[in-house]
Amino acid sequence: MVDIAFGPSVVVQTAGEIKPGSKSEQAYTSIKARIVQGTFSPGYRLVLVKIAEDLGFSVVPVREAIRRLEAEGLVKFERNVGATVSGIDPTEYLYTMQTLSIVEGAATALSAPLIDSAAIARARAVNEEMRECLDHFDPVRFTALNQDFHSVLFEHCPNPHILDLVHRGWNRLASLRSSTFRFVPGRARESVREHEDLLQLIESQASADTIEHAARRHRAATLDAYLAQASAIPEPLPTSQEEKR
Amino acid sequence: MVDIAFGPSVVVQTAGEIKPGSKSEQAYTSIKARIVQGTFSPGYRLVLVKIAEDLGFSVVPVREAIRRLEAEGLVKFERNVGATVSGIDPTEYLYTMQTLSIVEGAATALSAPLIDSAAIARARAVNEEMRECLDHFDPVRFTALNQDFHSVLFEHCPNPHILDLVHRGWNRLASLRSSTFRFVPGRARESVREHEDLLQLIESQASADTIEHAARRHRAATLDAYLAQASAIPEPLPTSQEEKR
DNA sequence: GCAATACTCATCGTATACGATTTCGTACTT
DNA sequence: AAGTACGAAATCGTATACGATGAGTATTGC
Repeated sequence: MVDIAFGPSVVVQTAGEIKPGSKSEQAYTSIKARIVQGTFSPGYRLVLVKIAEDLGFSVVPVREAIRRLEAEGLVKFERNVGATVSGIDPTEYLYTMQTLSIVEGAATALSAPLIDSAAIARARAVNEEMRECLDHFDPVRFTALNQDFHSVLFEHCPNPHILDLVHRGWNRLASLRSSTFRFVPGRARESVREHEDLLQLIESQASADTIEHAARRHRAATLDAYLAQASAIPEPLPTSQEEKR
Repeated sequence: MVDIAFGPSVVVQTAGEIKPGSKSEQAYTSIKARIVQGTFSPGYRLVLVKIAEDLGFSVVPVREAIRRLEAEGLVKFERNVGATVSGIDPTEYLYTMQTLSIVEGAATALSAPLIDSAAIARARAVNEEMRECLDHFDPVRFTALNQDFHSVLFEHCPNPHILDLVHRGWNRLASLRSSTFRFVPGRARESVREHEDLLQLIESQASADTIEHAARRHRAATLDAYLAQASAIPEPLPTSQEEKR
């Protein structure tokens, strides 16, 4: 596993304690972790008092935490009704993936000129790990490695806002994936190949447009694979840059 | 002025009362409005107690509101220190504009196939109003009309997440503009022309790529104009899709 | 038996109070 | 005179308590 400097709102993987911080902070990371890991799956009812006594806190910090999660789109908070983990709707998955494809594409294109050969080597190492992972397939591990791969590329992304949007997308996606939406068989292998293609584009200093398009397609292809297998969605909205060809 | 269904987090323009809602809600909209309008300019220190007694509320709803604003990037909230309106840094303006150019581009491309002739007519009417506005130039009014114009285009945007990102960008931008960053002379006139170009692209059912690129350039050009006049920024980062031509 | 109304309970919303932390000013020392 | 240490004020952080609101349930009338 490559050592990566994660952004502020990246997926929480170590549930252990790092530092106390404020209780509001703790509540935030704790609840977020459970949502992302799937302990609180979409539709789960988050009752303030229950969570509060579960964590040993009062309700006020928990409220704050939930408000923050609401702003990130992970939960829905209705007045006098309560909070529920959002994203039962299949269209949520679609929108999240579509948005993610756009911001990841932009982030990759912005980062590409700043990626040095050492970083490319590290990214390639992660991708090889993913390739090895294909045989004994573990979705959780694969997803983690996938995020590692892209995190390496985004290491020197000049625009922190874009990066933040990527991280939010990843969190939402993790929340959705852990419950309803499953990996499409065979897609993982394609993904590894596309990663290699992407690295070569970056190495060859391809135009920003080319890289952006490739990165965007990389994510969009996963969505397409899902749409192709799951006909549960009534009328699939056009994934961007799709209908023209 | 065209009647537009604004999204949930769009710039607040009428400071009047709409409905009581929760006090947390009121505090949120109230503080947000002041930030966007420039009453609280970047760097302004938001003291919980002062705001609370100013609004006649307690501190708890105010805390919540500030947390939400923090999640939107409008304020920075440090533990045991307090909240300040974010965005004094010129790079903030750059990043915000860059991000906005990306999400607006995507939103326009996604919306384009769904825009009917009636909507185009309305957008054109707004643009004509902007043209008339050029003589007796009023930045506030011009910005409002500009948002109206794009809002018409985004009316049937299929992806609410993208739309949300656009609105957040607008809010951040308003916060920044009202203080440090001024309009670049002559840019407004170009903007009106680009709007017309954009409408013609949509009418002629140009490819999604073409429309996305045009919409992105539309925003990026404003950033370029700013960078060209203000040499305050040490080394301007490349705006996406820039360096290749 | 069904529907409409009233009631109760779970849960959220906010105020107040107090403890914790930081910051700033002041005095003392070198 | 400059730096440091101490202390007080300002501000944030959280707990507790109570009021408000909506949902679910029982009850009563038809």
